[in-house]
Amino acid sequence: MPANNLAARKRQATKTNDADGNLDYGLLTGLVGYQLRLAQIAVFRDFSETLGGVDITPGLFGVLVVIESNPGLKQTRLAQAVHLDRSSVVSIIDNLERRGLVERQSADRRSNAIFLTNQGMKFLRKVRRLVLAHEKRLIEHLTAKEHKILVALLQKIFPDRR
Amino acid sequence: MPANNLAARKRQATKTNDADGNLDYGLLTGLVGYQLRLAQIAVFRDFSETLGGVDITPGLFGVLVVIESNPGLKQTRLAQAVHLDRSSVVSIIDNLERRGLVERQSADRRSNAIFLTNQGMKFLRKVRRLVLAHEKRLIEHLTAKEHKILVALLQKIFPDRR
DNA sequence: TATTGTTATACTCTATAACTATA
DNA sequence: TATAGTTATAGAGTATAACAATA
Repeated sequence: MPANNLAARKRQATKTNDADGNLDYGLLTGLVGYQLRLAQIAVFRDFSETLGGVDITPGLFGVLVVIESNPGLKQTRLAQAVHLDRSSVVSIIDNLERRGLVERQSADRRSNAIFLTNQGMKFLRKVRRLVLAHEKRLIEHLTAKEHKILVALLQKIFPDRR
Repeated sequence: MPANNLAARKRQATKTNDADGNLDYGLLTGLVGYQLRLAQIAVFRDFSETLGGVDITPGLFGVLVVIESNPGLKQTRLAQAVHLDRSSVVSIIDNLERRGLVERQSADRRSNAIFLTNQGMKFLRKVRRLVLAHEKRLIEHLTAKEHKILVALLQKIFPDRR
């Protein structure tokens, strides 16, 4: 039975597909969920380009900033902050500690307080400069007002978290 | 030397960390890049909840809609559309074909035209209803006007792409 | 020669479950 | 008992490189 519709489908295909190869995105274009997805892809690509030489990702950058802004926080708290399982945070801290950017200091004997090392602070200063350049490029087609509105609207999408 | 700063850091820690455990997100709060990341996480969670029983992800949904809207498109074209490598599309189509949702029809002898099967269309109708419910929940704190503005601003972030 | 699809492979990110040592 | 961190493990998602068949 599916074969029966083939001819009809091919007709529709040539009708729907522009000569220049532009595609139809159907209802996707109007979906916030989909536009977020696309924006995220664009952001990630530009981030990688801007931060080219530096071994960092948006996620790791967020972790470093949260540690910087909350020195001594515990791993579990950090996990909540960045929406990860605490087991996932272990390898992230392992990584950052191996690179000399953060350090675990035992708080009790079962929990760790996490701090940026001096090297980590220095690293973060450099990375922050690049991230801000990246951010600037992200919003280069927005006015200051639009930028403000965009951030506010994004925050409205998930009012319970922070 | 890092140990020298420990006491100072701990003092700062108690100062910075609210008693109720609220964290400081530093400059992250104002970054479009970071807010997009958070929004994306929220979207993905709600998507999974809404689509609970159904074996689908935002990415796969996008693929199905693009195929529906452009019946007969080639795999390479599809890859460009959803910003994936053509090798990645192979396993995606393998998956969807195994489930009887799409079919490869040879166009030449080296390229495939991709179509939704009848079952795929039926599946997509069901999924689309759920995705729209999900989308509705996403924007429930936005007015219609805000919604429109948000989509427009998101599109402005990557004017070259689609 | 260039393109299409494919395979083999490997890497990143993340979660789950089970464990240990503490509190 | 409950909690913090850890380990082992597995799965999803993706890319890169090399290849065969075809244009």
